[in-house]
Amino acid sequence: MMRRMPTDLHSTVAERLRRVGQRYTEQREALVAALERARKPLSTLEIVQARTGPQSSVYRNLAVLEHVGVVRRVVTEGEFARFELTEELTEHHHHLICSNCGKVEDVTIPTDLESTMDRTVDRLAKRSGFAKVRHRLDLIGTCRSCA
Amino acid sequence: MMRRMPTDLHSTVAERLRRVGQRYTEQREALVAALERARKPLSTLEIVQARTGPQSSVYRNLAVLEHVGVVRRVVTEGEFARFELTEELTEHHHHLICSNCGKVEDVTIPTDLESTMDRTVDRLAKRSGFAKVRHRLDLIGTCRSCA
DNA sequence: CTTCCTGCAAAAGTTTTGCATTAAC
DNA sequence: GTTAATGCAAAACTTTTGCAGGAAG
Repeated sequence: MMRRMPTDLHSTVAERLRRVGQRYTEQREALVAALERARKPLSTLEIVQARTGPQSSVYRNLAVLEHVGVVRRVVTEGEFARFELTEELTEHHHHLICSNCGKVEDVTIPTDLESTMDRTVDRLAKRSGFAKVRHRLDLIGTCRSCA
Repeated sequence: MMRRMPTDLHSTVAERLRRVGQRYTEQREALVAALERARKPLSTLEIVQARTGPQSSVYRNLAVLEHVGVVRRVVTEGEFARFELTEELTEHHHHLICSNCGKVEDVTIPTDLESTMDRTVDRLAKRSGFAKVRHRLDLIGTCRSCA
């Protein structure tokens, strides 16, 4: 269980891109930086508004970064796609989602619950013939301002 | 913890619609029946192809049924929205999702893990000022045919 | 006879693509 | 120089809406 220092992030991303013959340009760096700053999943609109380039480039760069395992697509409730840095580059975490306004917060849960989940997930996975199964736990409710 | 008999389903839906002055038409019944038969979340395309009416009516009916708590929007990975019957009308369950081909299966997990999760979720929810928090646990991996 | 539902077609909103240009290696 | 990234505009795709006609209560 390794935690990565923030300084490592950009060189890790650069390395991953280089490995598949792609470049870590300013736009892509801005995109990764925006996701890092946010500490929560961002919508494509929010990413574009973070001055990460024109819409079409943002979509293309998200696709590339998703492909090399740097960002992952997170879907909440309806509306448009959201993206975050993958857990290898941050930490394993979960989402607390307001079903009314769509607000998303990152949360972590106690390690003992995590291990119980992991064990159970492994067992279920074997039974169903699925491989490399990870879990995704989201908490969905009503936030204070929507209550 | 109540399990509802299949026979109840349509009258329950009818009742809920009636309560808000809406009708349980043939199209809506076909839609609910399609979701019941599927035993997994269906995409809007799949629902339309299940002869539940023209696209526009399907979307409208899904909105109505979502509004009265009969169906819920489930989002998996990218692509288009998927819908399923709400857990009040079926049973609490989780999804086993193939990250490669997008296939989704319903699964249930041991009750002791469920209760551990519920307790933890309640605690986290209180701490964050969220109310009425439920959990959503998905298992994401590679299915046998994509391995 | 009033309210709701349907169906078509058109509009709106999100994401992808073509292509010429620019930048990185 | 060769390959990849950018930026614009146009296209594609999912979802929503307007409106006239039909069905349900």
